Amino acid sequence: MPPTKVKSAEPTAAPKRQHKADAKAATHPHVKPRPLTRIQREKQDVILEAALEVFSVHGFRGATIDQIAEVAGMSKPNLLYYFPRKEEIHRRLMAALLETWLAPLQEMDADGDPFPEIRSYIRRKLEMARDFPRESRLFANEMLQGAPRIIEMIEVDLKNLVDEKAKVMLGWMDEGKLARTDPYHLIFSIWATTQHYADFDVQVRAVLGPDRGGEGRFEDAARYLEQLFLHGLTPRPKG
Amino acid sequence: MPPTKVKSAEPTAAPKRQHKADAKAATHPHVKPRPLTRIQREKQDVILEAALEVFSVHGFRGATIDQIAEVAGMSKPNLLYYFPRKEEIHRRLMAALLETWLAPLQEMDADGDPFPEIRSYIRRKLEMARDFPRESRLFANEMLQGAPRIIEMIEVDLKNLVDEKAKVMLGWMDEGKLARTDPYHLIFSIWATTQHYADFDVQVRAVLGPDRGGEGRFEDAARYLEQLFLHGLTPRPKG
DNA sequence: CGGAATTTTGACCAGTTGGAAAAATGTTAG
DNA sequence: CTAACATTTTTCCAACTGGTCAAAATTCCG
Repeated sequence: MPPTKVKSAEPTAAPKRQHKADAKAATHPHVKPRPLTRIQREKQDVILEAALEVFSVHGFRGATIDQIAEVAGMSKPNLLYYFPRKEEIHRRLMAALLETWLAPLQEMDADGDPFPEIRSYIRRKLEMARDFPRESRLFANEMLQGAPRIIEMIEVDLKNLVDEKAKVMLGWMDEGKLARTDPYHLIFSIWATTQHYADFDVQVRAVLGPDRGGEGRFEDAARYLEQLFLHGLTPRPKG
Repeated sequence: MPPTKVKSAEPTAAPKRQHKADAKAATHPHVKPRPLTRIQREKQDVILEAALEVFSVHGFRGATIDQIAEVAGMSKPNLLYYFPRKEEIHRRLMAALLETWLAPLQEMDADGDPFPEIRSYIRRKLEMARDFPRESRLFANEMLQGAPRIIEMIEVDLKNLVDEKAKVMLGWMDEGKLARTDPYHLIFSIWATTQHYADFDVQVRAVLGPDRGGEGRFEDAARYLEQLFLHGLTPRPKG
């Protein structure tokens, strides 16, 4: 299993109730907060890791601080010393997640050829589903709830990125290198098919059964998806 | 908006604290429970509808009886008169959901030709995503949590159905009517791409923007998916 | 109508939840 | 070492949670 993954992004609000100078500083936007101590960084990471575990399964409302604290191996008040409230933990997770989430699509290169580009985009997304299923589920959970906590990021950052890449694809279509179709729905279908292996993992495993449900399923999925996106399901004379 | 959808399946445990004869009957498996009154049927439906609304957004743990009762327009104790506990409501929803869920795949006809069959399967699933997004999200929520409450149904009923249809597809492939590929992942990709429009609706709408995010998105999706599953993304000489 | 059965309400309860306060215990720079 | 700071624990709280119970209100049916 890969390391914690969701890294600490953001300037990070310092722990509450620091000494008076800092408390004052908090009200004074020009003073930069004292840098985090080693313990602060470590503990925050432990907490975020635990929170990822819990939020990704139960969603925001369904997760409890107690639960997260237990997974993190500390007491609830101790956890609340590092993150003054539940929302704060979730916010941090989502902010880090979004970055991770956009990265693979960002890498799609307008100067490359469509099929290698799309193929490796699919591979990267599939690898993320395999290596970071909890992140995928956290994201899915937020979506199911109507994305109340990240809707602006979706509407701005994500939309801009997709708009940009859609244009790239339209360019490829104009050059005759890619079938003329709807680039937005094309991107949706890549998201859907790849994230499915993280979000619906139980189902995938149950349906494939014990023999085919092992780690090999990701390779099978990769092969299948490559064929789907390349040629669809129309039989072709082999050669 | 379509009608309540998730219909009342299952023999339905009668309300608690009925008169003594019935209370006795409950312990005596041979006596059939008194049939439901009109009010019981109506109120149960109202409750299930409200529960669908709430569970589909917040998941099992995140949803509260109070919340459901409020949406249902009744007091919590009143609701608990019809469903003695939270799990009971959820169980009923899931049981009805599973039936609805399997239906479209069941309709896939081994004697038909693959492309019409697959095409109309995709259409039906897409229509379900459009008309019953809450059911889709309820299902997705359960999956994200590891399907604790329906895992056996997935492992038995769903698996059997998929196994059966996978064989049908293999038959088509043997006849050369369908590209030789993995039928299980093929089915997964249909589920993923269609349900995406219900489960990730916010994202889809946000990315498409106000102009393209209207109801027309389902038609666009249908067109795109048809092309994807038929020919993939390889450009073809038009004719 | 009138009595029996059903439905609804209001008061209540024990356990959980997110969080605050402060005391107790480290840790570290001078 | 010790004062200043950082961390942890203990105690506590009000709001919320799932659920009970008896009494009141309503509906049903002969």
